[in-house]
Amino acid sequence: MSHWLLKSEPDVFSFEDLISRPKKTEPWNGVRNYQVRNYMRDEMKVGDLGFFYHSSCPNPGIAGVVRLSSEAKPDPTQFDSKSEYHDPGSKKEDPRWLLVDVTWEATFPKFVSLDDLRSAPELAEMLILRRGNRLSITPVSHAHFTKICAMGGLKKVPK
DNA sequence: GCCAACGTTGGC
DNA sequence: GCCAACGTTGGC
Repeated sequence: MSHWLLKSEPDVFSFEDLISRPKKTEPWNGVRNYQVRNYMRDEMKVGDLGFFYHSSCPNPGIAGVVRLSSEAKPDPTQFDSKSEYHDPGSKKEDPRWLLVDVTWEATFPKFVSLDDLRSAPELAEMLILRRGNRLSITPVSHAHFTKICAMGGLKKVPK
């Protein structure tokens, strides 16, 4: 099983928004980056775990854990001319952009802030902490996943 | 295929 | 609002 970190701007869609959704599940639409699209297509599997990261906000950091609940499938917003994610160059018979469904798994008793991540020496290699990293989904090692779950106050690491 | 211009991301 | 980083676009 692989582990992931998924960024979302809480003004647009927050961890609390996910919890309030039916079945605590949301289609992760709007990815318009080829590298992230390829992660979804080639590497992300049903049952994989991920962190829900709040970005571009006063207190960036990780709010909790999610689980991937679908395989990659076409993102319908690419065909919706009213959507900000509309891509007129994508064809129905050959969709350019994919999404996966994401389901709430666990809420961290203690929010793990970006400062917390930066201050943990064993997390120094995390992609999210590298300058200029702008991918909205990044892989997370099993060791980092376990460490961050502990920092978040989870008694049991989801698996 | 190169690369300058442009747009977006995201922390501060 | 600033700005560094970097992906994308488009002229050639």
